[in-house]
Amino acid sequence: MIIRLYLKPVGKCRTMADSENHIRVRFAPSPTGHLHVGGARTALYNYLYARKTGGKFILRIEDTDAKRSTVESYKGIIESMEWLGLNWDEGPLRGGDFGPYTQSGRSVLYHNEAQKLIDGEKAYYCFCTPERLETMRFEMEEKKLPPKYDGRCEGLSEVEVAERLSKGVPHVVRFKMPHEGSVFFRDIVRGEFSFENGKLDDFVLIKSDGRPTYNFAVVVDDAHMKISHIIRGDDHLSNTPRQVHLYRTLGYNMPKFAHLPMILGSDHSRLSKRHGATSIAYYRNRHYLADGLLNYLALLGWSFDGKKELFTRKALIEKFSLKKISKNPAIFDNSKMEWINSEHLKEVSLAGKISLVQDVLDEEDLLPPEFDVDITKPVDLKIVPDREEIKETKSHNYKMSDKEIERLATIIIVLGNRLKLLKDVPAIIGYFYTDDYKVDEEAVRMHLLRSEIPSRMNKLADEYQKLRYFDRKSVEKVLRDLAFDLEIAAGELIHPCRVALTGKIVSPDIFWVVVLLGKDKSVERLRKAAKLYSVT
RNA sequence: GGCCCCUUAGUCUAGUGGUCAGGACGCAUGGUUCUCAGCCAUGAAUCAGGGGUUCAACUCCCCUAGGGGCUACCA
Repeated sequence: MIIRLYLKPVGKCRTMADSENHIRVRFAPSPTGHLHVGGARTALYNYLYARKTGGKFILRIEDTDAKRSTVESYKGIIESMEWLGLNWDEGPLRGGDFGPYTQSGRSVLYHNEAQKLIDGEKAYYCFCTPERLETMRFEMEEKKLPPKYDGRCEGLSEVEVAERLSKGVPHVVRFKMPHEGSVFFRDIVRGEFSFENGKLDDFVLIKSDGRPTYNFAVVVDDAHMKISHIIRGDDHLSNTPRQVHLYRTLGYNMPKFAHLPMILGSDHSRLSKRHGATSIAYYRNRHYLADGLLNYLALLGWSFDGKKELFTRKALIEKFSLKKISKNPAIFDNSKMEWINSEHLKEVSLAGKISLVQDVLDEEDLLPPEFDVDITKPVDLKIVPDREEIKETKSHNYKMSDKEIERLATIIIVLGNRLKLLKDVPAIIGYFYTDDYKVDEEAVRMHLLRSEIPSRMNKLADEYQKLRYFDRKSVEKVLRDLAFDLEIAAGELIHPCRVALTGKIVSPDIFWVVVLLGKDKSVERLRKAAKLYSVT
C-alpha cells in the first residue's frame, strides 16, 4: 500500500496590508434606462471581485446627461441592484468617504480639475457653435478625412477668451490632445494596447451646460474615489486612450483596466428593448431567482474550468477571477438561463419554496383559495415545515392557516422538479386554488369526448364519494379496482380523470391531485365533466 | 469612411504545436411511468475561409470575410 502525504500547497505569499487591501472597484451606470442584463453582469463582476479580494464595491450614478437622466431610472437601477443582492459598500443610500456618489453633485470638482488643465494650458475654451461643428464634420467627411475638431479656438488669445467669456458666449472646454506620439495601456483581459495620439481629437471636457462629459467625469471620479480596477464593458475600450491621457496630465495614479466582452441579442446586435427581456426588473417581476440570474450572467464571459456551471453566490465569489474572463461577445440565451434558474430552485428549502410559491399565488389573486380543502389527516408525508421558517422569508399579504400551509407544502412536494420556474405556478397548480382555471380544449377532445367516458366519470365519482379515508393509497385502489371491474386499463380512467380535475393533459401524480383537491372538489369536478360532455 | 476589438456545434464555454477537440443548455432516440417533469442511457452537431511557418496547426504569422465598438456638447 502506498501512502501519500499530501501537503497543502502554500498559498501565494501575500504580505498583509499590501495592495490587495486597497482594491476598490465600481459600477457606474447612467440613469437613462432600466438596469439591463449587460449592466448587471458588469456590476456582478465588480461585486465578485471586490468580495473575493476583500476590497470595496462602489456604486456611482453617472447622470451628466441632463436630457436623458431620469429619477425613475435612478430608482429602478437601485431597486434592481438591491434585488440582485449586489450590495455596494459606498454609494447612494449608503454614503461613504468619497461622496457624493452622484455626478450631478460633484460639479465643483470637475470645474476645479478643468481649471487646472486650462491654467496649465492642457485645455482651452471653445466657442464654436454646434452648427459650425456639424458643417466642419460634414466637410471633413467629404474630403474623406477622419472627422476631428480642427482646433480653431485653441489659437484664441487670452484677451479674446476673456472678452467672450464676459459676454457670456456659450462655450465648452476642450482637452488639448498632443498630435505626436502614442499612448500605451494594459488591459487585464485584452493585453497591451498602443494608440496613436494623432487619431484622437480635442474632445470636450465640460459641456456648454456646465456639466462634464463622460470621458472627463469618469476619470476625475475614478481617481478621486481611488478606484483601483476599472471593470467595465468593452464599449469603453476605444475611450480608454483618451482617458489615459487625462490620468497622465492630471497626475492621477493609473488604475488597472479590465474590459468585458459585450452581451448581445440573439441577432448578434447590441442588446436593446427590441430583444424583449433585457431588464432585470422583467426577471424580477416574473419571479426568477436573483441567484439563478446572477449565476447565468456570471457564465456570460467567464468560466471556472469549463465544466462546473452551477454556482451559489458564495461559490461565485470564491471562484471568480478576472484572468478567466473571455474576450468574445456572448449572446444571451434564455433557455439556458431558465435551466440554471430551475436548478437553483431545486436547491431552495421546502419552507423557502412555500414562501416563494405563496408569493406568486398571492400576486395572481389565487389567495385566499376559492374553496377549502381538508386533506385527510394522516397524509403519508410528514413534512410540515416550521412555520417560523416560512414567516421569516417573507411577509405576505395573505396569511395562510397551518392547514393551508400543510396543503401547499404537500402540493410542492408532489410537484417535485416539475416546478421549474415560479412564473409557471399559476398555470401548473392554479386548479388547486380556483375553479376558474384554464381548460385545454385539446385535452378534452383527447380524453373526455367519448360516449363511454361520462358514465365512467360518474362511477368514479360515486366510488370516491363513498370513500371514508381519502388518502392517496385508498384513492388509487378505488380507481384501479373500478378499472378492473370495468375491464379497462387503469389509464382509461386516469387520463379522463386528470382532464376533468385539472383541465390539463399533464399534472403531477393523479392520485395526489385527487387527494389534494379533496373529496368534495374531486367528486364535484368529476360529475361536472360527466355532465358537460355527456351529450355529444 | 477611419481606427480598435472579437471569431471553437444553434447558444455559453474548456483546450494544447501531435487530444477520439472536453463540458453545459438546447435538440433527437430509447428505458423507467398514469401524463408530464425528472432520472438513466445513447445520438446528431464545432475549430469562419484562404494562404503561409512547421515533420506536424484548432493552436503561431498574414490576408479575407463576418460581427461588435469608438469616431457626440450619449454614456
